[in-house]
Amino acid sequence: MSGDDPRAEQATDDALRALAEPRRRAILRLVADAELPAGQIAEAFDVTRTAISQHLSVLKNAGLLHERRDGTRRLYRARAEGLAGLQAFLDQMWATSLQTAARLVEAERGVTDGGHADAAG
Amino acid sequence: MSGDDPRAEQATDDALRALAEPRRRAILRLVADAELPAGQIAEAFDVTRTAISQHLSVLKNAGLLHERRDGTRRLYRARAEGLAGLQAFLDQMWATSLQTAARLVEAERGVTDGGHADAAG
DNA sequence: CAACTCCGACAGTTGACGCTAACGTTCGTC
DNA sequence: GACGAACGTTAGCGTCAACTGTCGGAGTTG
Repeated sequence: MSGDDPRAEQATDDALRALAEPRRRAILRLVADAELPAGQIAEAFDVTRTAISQHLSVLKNAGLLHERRDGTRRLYRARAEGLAGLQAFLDQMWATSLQTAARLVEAERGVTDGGHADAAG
Repeated sequence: MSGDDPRAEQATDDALRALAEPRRRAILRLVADAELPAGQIAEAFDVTRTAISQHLSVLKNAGLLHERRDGTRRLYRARAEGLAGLQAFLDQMWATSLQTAARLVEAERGVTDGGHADAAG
């Protein structure tokens, strides 16, 4: 896959930065179980509704939140699609890191045993 | 359920906050492919070695980096284990969000069609 | 021991982020 | 049309993190 896409990198950055805040993660967990209006979400925390509104904006801008209008209220729920890019990023990093670790361990063991390590640039 | 462990939450928070910075993600990608000394890592960016050193400290403190001494140099490589908690967190969120979305869609369709919703709540 | 290299630690500055308070907008009701 | 409710938006403030420059420690070399 084209892992050099700046679009995907930007999306991953947004999602990661949004998830880096504990409050936002809590909000996301809250709306992952059920659809809730902004007021009810705000009542679950000890901060003002404004702060929650901003957090909701960040999450929505990061593609992690889905908004639905219902009269004066706006219902929010988590958007699983927003986590796909992040999971792909983590998966790729995980695989590469494991491969590198195994390769380095083998190379070091080769050096320690006999010292015929190749491609030790 | 072991999902309420504050230890895991703290580890996830540290890893997430560390990965939220694009520079640190680039560093992690760099050392995911091969083991590199701090100087070589610093030369790959347009910032001072001090900044890179601090980034390395953050990554190491978050459990995402592995340090190995080699004379005056210190080789760094990515640590795949540090990403395990994060992947678990994302996986759980993903599953919950998908289930909730499907449930809500079914409920709404039931209301729209005829209104014989069987109280899936 | 002295000189050089590589690297981390400390203090200071600047930009970004989160929180609060006041206001504007949209929708529902009388 | 007027009033109230729910929510987002803007401006201001405080705080945290990233970046820079300088210094000190650890290790190799002569």
